[in-house]
Amino acid sequence: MPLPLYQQVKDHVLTRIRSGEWLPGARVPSEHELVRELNVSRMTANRALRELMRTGVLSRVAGVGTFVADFKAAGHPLQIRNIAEEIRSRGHTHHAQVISLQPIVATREVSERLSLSRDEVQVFHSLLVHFEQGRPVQVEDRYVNPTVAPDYLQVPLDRVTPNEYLMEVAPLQRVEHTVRAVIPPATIASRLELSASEPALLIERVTWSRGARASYALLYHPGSSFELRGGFDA
Amino acid sequence: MPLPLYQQVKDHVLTRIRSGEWLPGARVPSEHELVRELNVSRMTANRALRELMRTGVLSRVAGVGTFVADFKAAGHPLQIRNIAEEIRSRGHTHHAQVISLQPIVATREVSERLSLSRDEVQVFHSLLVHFEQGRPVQVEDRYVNPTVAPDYLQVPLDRVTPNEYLMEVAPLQRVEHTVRAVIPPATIASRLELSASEPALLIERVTWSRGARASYALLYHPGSSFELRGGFDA
DNA sequence: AAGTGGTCTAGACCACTGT
DNA sequence: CAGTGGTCTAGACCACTTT
Repeated sequence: MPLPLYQQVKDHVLTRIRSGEWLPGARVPSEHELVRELNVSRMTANRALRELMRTGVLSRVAGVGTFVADFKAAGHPLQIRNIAEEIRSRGHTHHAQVISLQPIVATREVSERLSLSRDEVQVFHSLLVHFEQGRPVQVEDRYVNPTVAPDYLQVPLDRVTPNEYLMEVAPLQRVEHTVRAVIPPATIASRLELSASEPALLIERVTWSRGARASYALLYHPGSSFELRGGFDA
Repeated sequence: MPLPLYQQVKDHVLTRIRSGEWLPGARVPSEHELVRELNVSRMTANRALRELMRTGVLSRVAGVGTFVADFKAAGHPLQIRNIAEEIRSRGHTHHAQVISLQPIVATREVSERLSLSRDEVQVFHSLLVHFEQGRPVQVEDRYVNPTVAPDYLQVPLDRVTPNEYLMEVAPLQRVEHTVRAVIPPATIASRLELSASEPALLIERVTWSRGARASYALLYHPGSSFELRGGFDA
């Protein structure tokens, strides 16, 4: 089952933009041209270009044409990066403690987040604590789709973070996160050296790779000492 | 020149969600039903519903139907500058309550955030509560640089949000955010209808305009029902 | 079997910009 | 004028879930 046609058209355009073949400001083929070049209907070409405009990749002017947008609003407003890299970029030491790494039977919650059918109930689970300058800054509770990373249980997670490993074996295609303020469960709180009723910042993250959901992670940070930063320049 | 048909269909749906006629979880007319009821083609109905799904207003399941999305599927306050617009785009009602609007003498903290020299100690302060479907979703504690917006105290903030006004008089140049989990001060907690020790998500935001710092805002959201969402597609 | 959303086509009319 | 994007239609086929 191939990708939808409009998605193939989007990929066709994105590939040429990413390769540098079409630079910002360059003209993109018109809908009629795409119809001829790719053998799709105009509605399909229109949907592809319209969606790329909506996400800021292209800019269109009726009566004129379609153009590669300038990259200014590039950065994701909510920058959530690899924690190890982020800590090191601040000039601090990072180390990780592996609490557990094993196959488990997925709970319904996990199964839903990873969109697993009822038979593929086995997933890989890892629980890590990340330290910055010796202080705990993140508890990482992660569920990995075995189909995407079959060798996950053999990875030395104290040396290579789950994120780094997954990025290597499975090209990152899509990320979704939600951020909330919560009072963490006691088991998590103690790992973060938080007293009861101290809040934590919880980042829930789902990643996609090769069209499938690759992993689901719950990232807990002490509310008092952890900040998420973002912003942009116009 | 009437609105495009697909936009009219979107409005038709949004109106019924806003009025409470269609509650979260309720079934929305199928594409075929909209075709019959509104005399549009199925592609037009499809586009309307698809776009409402992308913005999180509806959720669709192939083979089953289209439904009003759950209430708390919150938006992207880090990406969008205007909470009122954000709430309305989800098909919900917004209103704001102005608690206070007056000049104050800047504390050292505020003065630092706005990079004011020692003589410019006077700043404008506003305190608002934003409501979504009648429930408080944000307490906005804002400090405005009088040099940038000298008429701020005359603005009807219940009709025009501070953000909307500032965007109008002072072109937005730069934004910086930090996000933390906190236990809010009691005065804030009560405005959000939170009990003691319930966590809140605190967004601190500084904006720049014409090279100067324009405003400093503390945005508190209930941790239990508010989510920050982000992500990207590769 | 009937209904749903997901996609796709081959046309069409329009307002607009550039030459 | 020919070209562009913006919209719209009336069909169509498919995979899927519900009855």
